[in-house]
Amino acid sequence: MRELVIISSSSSSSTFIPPPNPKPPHHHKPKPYHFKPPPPPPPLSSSATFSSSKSPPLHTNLARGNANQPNNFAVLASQLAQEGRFEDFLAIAETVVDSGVESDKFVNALDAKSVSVGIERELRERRIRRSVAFFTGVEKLGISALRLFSGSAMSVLAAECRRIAGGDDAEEVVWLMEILHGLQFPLRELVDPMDIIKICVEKREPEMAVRFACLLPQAEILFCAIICKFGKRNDLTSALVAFEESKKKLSGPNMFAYRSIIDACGLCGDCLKSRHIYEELLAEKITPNIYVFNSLMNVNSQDLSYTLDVYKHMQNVGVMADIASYNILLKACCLSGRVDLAQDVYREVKQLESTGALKLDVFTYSTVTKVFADAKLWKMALKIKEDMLSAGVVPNTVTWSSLISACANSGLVEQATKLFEEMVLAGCEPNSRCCNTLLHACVEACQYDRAFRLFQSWKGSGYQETYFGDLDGSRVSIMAAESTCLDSNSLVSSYASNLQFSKSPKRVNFMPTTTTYNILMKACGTNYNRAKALMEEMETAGLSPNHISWSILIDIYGASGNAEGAVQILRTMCEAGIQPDVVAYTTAIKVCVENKHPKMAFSLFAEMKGYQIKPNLVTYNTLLRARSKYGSVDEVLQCLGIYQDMRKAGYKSNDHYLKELIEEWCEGVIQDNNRRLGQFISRERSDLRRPQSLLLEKVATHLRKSTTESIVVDLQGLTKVEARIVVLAVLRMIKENYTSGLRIKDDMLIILGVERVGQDTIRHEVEVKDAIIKLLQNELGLEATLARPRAAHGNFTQLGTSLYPDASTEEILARKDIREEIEFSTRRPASVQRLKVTKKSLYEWLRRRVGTTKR
DNA sequence: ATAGGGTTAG
Repeated sequence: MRELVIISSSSSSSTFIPPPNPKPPHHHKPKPYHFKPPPPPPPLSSSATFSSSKSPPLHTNLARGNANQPNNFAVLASQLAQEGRFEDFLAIAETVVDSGVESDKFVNALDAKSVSVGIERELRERRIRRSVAFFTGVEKLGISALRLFSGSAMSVLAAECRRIAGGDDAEEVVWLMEILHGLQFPLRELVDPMDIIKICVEKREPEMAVRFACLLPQAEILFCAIICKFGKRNDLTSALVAFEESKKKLSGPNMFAYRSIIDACGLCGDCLKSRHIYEELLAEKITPNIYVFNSLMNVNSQDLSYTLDVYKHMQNVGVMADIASYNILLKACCLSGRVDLAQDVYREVKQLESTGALKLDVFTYSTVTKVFADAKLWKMALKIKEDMLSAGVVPNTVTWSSLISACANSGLVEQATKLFEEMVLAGCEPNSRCCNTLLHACVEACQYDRAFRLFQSWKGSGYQETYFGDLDGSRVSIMAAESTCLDSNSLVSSYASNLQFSKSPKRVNFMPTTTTYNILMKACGTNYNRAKALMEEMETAGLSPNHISWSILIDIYGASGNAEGAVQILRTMCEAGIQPDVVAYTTAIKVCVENKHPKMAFSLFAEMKGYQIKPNLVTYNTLLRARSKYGSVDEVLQCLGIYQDMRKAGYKSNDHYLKELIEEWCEGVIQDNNRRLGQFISRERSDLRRPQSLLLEKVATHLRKSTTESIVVDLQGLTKVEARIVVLAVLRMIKENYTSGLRIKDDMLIILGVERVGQDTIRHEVEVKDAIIKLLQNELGLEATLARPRAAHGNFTQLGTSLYPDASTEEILARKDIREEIEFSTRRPASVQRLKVTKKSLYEWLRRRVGTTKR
């Protein structure tokens, strides 16, 4: 026994080596303990330790006749463990077990209490690795480690697990959990599984999270929780990894997991990914369940047609839509502003309700109310309220908010106030959002003072809530009197004071949020100092201004005519650590445009593109308004550039501002004449809905070409007004070039169209021809001659020479635009209508114009 | 572990 002590003390420190640190630097992968628990330290299980020692091996002691006393060995081993000498404990245990003589007796005689004391000390002194090595060593000998744990040791282990779980090393935690699981420790008693998962999510370790989940019986549910948590953390990449990992662990498709990952796609704003996952299911011939369908529709509700397609497919495969499906369809209608469709869905769902197939719920009514609120159909919204009440569905705060919002959007403060009162009387407590909606109603109706008074009264009541009981009577009556003065006919303003009178004070849920302050900032009108003060107040209230706050402030500066100040706020915003977004830039651009700083507007636009901030339709339209007065050709070209950029970005514009700009710019060539283009436009209504991109492209092409080349203006396919614009644009170009010293090379040719006998288009083409001749001759005094129509048969050079009598065949064929023109014409046996304006005539016109402007 | 509400830019 003494010898043993000596042996162990000499070998303990050198042979009992904890497993290597499983904590590699985070960037270093693969990690040594990624998949396997560390191997138990080899010296422990090796008898070499003992054979190399000075004392006789333990088994000789056993052989000497002590073997018939396994209890003694058990007592001894237990004592050693209690002292923390695990190596010696294991040495004895190993020898006994190896000898095979009555090892069961030995094991049974081990004293869990004593062993636990030793383990507890190890754990308390944070020697978790040493303890783990002990557990594994014990287990290797066929002794259940769990058996050696007393209740108190278990609770110390649990505390230690919780401590590690409270740390920040996901890998270490999962490693430990896997070992304990392998040793059949009850993990759920040691830790809260969600705590471990939270760490893995925090550390963005999806594989770790899944590995851990696999240790627990409810793994499938935990997989979903993991996917959802990553989704909520806006980490779709990790959510997808967790999803794929969990698929590997499962035998069949898990609809919960599919729904979770689809929801995660929605949370992370990647609805295309959700579609891929859905397609993956379809490809594997798996029919999704109603939850998967609903989630998919919900995530894609921004895209009404896709949502409807999914809905149809769902019906085709025989999955019954539930009320949630219809609510999502309504949401999709709401987002796309399709009131008509929403009404259809509403009717259908009511029909289904009458047959008992389903029941409309508070979501249905709230969503339909929102549809009407957004469309400013407040009466319809109120009608939904009646429907709801008669169906016995109780409106909740959200429903009331939508109703108030319906009135707010229509600028009906009184109506909104009434609804608010009704809500309070119905026992529905307004929350901050609901209060914000009412404040918004005041702002929409420009009742700014009212908004501020409401805010003050609510804020007051909110702060009083903790010490209602201490208020003395006089104070209460003063406050009540103040409230009634504010709005004598309104319950709203006295809402707070009513609460103060009641014996048990109700909780006032109004806590101003950033949105509250944003709305109030809007209520500052053009008073930017007040808005700025509100923003400071917001910060002292512990709230932080967001993008919207800054955008509103920029807008207020602009509204007060202070464009420089507005741009300065944009800079301050950056300094405050908020990167301006599209809206902030667009607001600043708007301010510049409205305050006649087009150059600044364009430079802000360039700046935002430099920061990779994608302009949206509003940005483009705002910017295109910048040049409302015709300027230089460069400015028009700049606008055309914006326009083309816009189309490249996939926006279909109505081209309104640009067309206006070009018209104005073009009309500049005849500004002395008392003609008004407006008259022309109003006369031509039929083509108003036609996309004008053809016109704009043509103008752009001509403006980029030099007028020193031969000028051929193709008016085919254009309306009367468009043809006029193109011709004027070319003339304006010629004029600007002439002013800067460039000469005209050739006569100008205008292709009117290809005459096709017996077609309806003729009348229109004649109209264009007449309008252009009138423009050239009457308005501009140019000499325009109608070239005799020529047959355009398959002979290239024939048409070419007809367009360019002086040019050689090679010259004609070298020009792509002419080649295309010829090819186009050759397809039809028709004659080309052309107008010619001679070089001479153009020069006369130019001198006349220049002379006029000089006067 | 699903579905609904308020604020910003034309």
